[in-house]
Amino acid sequence: MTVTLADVAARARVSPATVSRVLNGNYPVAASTRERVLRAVDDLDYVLNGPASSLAAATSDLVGILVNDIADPFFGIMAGAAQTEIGGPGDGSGRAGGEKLAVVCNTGGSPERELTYLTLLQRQRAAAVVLTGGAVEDPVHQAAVSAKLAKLADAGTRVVLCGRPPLPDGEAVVAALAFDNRGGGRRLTEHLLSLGHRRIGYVAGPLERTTTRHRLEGHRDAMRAAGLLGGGTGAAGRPTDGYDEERLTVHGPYDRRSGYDATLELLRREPEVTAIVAANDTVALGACAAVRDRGLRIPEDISVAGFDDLPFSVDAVPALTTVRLPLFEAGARAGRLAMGKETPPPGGIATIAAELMVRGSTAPPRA
Amino acid sequence: MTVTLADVAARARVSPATVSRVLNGNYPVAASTRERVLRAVDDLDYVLNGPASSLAAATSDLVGILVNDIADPFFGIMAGAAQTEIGGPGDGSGRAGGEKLAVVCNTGGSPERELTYLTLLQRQRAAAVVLTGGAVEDPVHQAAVSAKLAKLADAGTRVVLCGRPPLPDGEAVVAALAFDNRGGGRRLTEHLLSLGHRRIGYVAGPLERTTTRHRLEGHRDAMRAAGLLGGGTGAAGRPTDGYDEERLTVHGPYDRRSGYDATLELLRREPEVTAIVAANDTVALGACAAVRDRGLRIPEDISVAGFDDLPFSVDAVPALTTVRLPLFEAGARAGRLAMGKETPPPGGIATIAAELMVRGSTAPPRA
DNA sequence: CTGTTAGCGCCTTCAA
DNA sequence: TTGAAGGCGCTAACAG
Repeated sequence: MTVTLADVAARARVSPATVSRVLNGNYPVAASTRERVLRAVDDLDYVLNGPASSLAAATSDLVGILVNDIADPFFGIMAGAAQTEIGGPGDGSGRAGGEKLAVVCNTGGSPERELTYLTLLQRQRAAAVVLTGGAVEDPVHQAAVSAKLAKLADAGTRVVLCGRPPLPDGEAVVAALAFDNRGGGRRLTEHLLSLGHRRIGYVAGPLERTTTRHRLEGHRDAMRAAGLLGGGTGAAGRPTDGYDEERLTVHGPYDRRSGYDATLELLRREPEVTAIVAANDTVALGACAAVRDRGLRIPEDISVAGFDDLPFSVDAVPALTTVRLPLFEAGARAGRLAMGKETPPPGGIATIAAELMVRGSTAPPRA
Repeated sequence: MTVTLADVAARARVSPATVSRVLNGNYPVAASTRERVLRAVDDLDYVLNGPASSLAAATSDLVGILVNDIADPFFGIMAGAAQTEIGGPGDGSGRAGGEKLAVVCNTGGSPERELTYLTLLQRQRAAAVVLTGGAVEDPVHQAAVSAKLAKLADAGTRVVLCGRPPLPDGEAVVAALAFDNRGGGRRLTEHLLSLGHRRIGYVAGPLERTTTRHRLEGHRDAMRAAGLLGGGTGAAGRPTDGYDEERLTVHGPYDRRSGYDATLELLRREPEVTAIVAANDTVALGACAAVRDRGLRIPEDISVAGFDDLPFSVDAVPALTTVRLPLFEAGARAGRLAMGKETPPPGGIATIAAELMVRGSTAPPRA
């Protein structure tokens, strides 16, 4: 019923080995023979048996791209860019030669699902894995992920991190491309401070996420440098949490709803707030809605800022002040690194700059 | 080096077949034996060899979800929902039992890549394939896709269409869930007409896409019913294109840039336009920006409407009048159908209703 | 309930 | 440049 390599070989009057060789293009084959084989392939409408081939070769053409939320363009842009580099242009024949199957896996931000996907990819003997976006900081989970990645690397899978901080023991990883979330967060808040804001509310992402923590730390660095935070140092050498620090920060998921609710909460806690910094642009959109629903104007009454500079941010009204992350470029680079098409940065680690984008949603506070 | 089933069997003092049975859970195994095997698996940190297993079983646990644009939440929402239904909740152990590997493939709207992905999935002996979003109407490509899907179905792959019209010969497909784009488009324009609009510009999607065509047809149906279009019939029985019809329609990709540019063009062609209907919400956002940049107010000077009701649409200023598509529900249902967890609709075809959402971006035209 | 026995379809030395 | 042969690791009948 189903056509096999042997059928093609028979029709082309060559041995199965020869057919395999022309299909994989790894060995020299006479042009005339190759021609004949290719014709037989087309005639028979032959499609390689992936599992059989992967079993024999001990490697597959599957490349996994893990994302935290596939409905969020933040991840979609990176994943799409990576896929473009990995999948190659395709030859338009639909014949699918030696191409990789670049594939995105949605963890939904769940550590369990992340591990499950890694195991599934390991099981498939994936050629490469790209992990995008912030990591969960639970030590148990981090250890599990590290161990899993080590095993993957051990089995020949190339592992690349994109928009995620390097592993403690980075040996397992081809490269880690980390966004400068901290620097971006700091510059954003510095911008607000320079406009004259002093009471700034912060709508943070979920707890225990590297992205959340780094952006928040950048914000607090700036606040502290301006003398607006209790700058004391606690027992473990970590800054003590000042009163305002806690009171002016609300955590929640990276979605608009969270931005809306958290902003209402901030406004309740501290009506004198003159600016709201959101964990990302989507959250900022929700924050804007909340501000407006409270009868306040942006930026006259309250400034609002986001992070990421997603495509829609420039269309917000007023256009959103935010921090641009080169998502597409980073994703593409991660894809190339995963394919070995690009040499890894020194030490396997690169920090990707974040650029402040000042637009209409921020302005000096009212006098 | 790498642990195999035989190693586990040896350690558990059973035959390889028994190990296979407990891992797949398809055959009865004594509880004590199972226990022993599972312990051996954990001790050895064994991971099933997917390719070998797929080869022997002639089927894999891979499920492909094809999307036109992974950076567009329209697809992300559907794909995420489908993945949730397919991947199952996971057991939290990261051990990855009999779970499916739900995976999304980004065609970028390219017919070639769509075919390539289908071939790759066929090569992997995918358990199921879900095709989301509008199809390209080129007959050659459609025939190629149909043929490919027939072959997939033939090999036991379950094929489901989600947000895509049924195939001409629907035999290959488990189920087709089609959005009522035409009805939604019609009702949206009827809403505008009822407000008193007469000169309505239309920013359409790319040519040759079913989604584009159906939405546009709905719009024109409404216009024609209102006597606003040359309702003549041409040689081939197709409606002749009236002057306004052509002049008030501009095609472009489904992105904000296209909405921006097309709206400027429409405003140039016909300054008397009082409403703009966009192909989708993203395009509508660009349209809003263009309208404002021209110094016009929404909705006082010009009404703007979108399609899809993506999450950000309610946060636009003013909130976007649009047509809601139950993307999450549709994606989840497609996922269930792909897994055989839900019985297909009668005839394998279901039309999913589109709901008009009237919000602040539309109002009566100026007197 | 469990072991034995054949392959699944392909890649890859090794020879020719 | 090509053919022959063995085995990749697992599953699926059959027996028992």
